Amino acid sequence: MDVDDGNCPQMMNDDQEDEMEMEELRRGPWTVEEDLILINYISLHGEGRWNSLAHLAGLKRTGKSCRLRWLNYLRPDVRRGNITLEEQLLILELHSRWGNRWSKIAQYLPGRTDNEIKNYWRTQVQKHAKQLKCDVNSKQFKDAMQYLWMPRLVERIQATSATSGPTAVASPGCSTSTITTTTGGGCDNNLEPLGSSSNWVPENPGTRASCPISELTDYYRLPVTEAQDPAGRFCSGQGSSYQFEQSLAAPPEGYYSNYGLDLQPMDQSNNYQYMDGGGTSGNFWNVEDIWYTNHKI
DNA sequence: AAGGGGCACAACCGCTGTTAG
DNA sequence: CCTAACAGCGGTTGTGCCCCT
Repeated sequence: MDVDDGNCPQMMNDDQEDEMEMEELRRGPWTVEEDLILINYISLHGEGRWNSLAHLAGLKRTGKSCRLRWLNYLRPDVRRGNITLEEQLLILELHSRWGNRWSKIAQYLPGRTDNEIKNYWRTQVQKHAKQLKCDVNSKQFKDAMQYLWMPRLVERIQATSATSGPTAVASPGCSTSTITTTTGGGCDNNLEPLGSSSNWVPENPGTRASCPISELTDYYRLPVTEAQDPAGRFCSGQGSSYQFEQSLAAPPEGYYSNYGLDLQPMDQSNNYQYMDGGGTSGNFWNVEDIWYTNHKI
């Protein structure tokens, strides 16, 4: 139930009219004044009981609207700005496990909201799926994401960290990992965002989990020791029945690679176009990739 | 300079699970 | 145990901005 029905008076006096007016709910963009009211109220009384909060604060908004505004925008720990390469990689990885479980994914991206991640997915990922002329949920696209997109992100992250030092989102205390990975979106995950034994989880409950991005990047850049596919792109075992599962700390020999791609990620003169560093739009796939994806996967 | 298209993001909607009375 | 209210989630839409033609 989103909106209070309010009264339906047959005859109204002035007080009742005022009351009716009070019950009129505002919609649409929040004003600065409304933001301030909400911030001040929450700073004094805390979160919770959103419907009564909205009423007591004098906001002509639904509780849901207040909650959403607070969680997605006004909350002090909300990070704003471009999705970093590391965050992109983590989103892809986690989405391959959990699908559209945005809130769950958001728990691993400190300061990012489910709404933001959802928007990123819709604009960026679905755009690439469209470029490849396949559905985001298709195995074709998932494979392309896993074997083309994610490795390239890793390449870029590695290149970036090599030139500019540690990245903003670190992975403290992640010497080993319990993460397992399965292709094609299937997932037996050992990850729990808060309060589990996973190394992804911060020491102090109540804070958001830091993400083991450095481990992910290590994972995706392991040397190839054996057969890639004829095109030199995928590791052995690639195919409809191909599955792998291993620890991040001890990946299987020959798993990955730069996937055999002749990557020159930082060379601005080459023909590859990557997601740009700021996480904004860009033509990620090159013609060869699209051809390959459509014919081989 | 103007218009159109695409993109990013904020906000709403509807459904479901949870909780309190 | 039942029911209504609430909280949370995922899907969808609306809107403003930017870029290209």
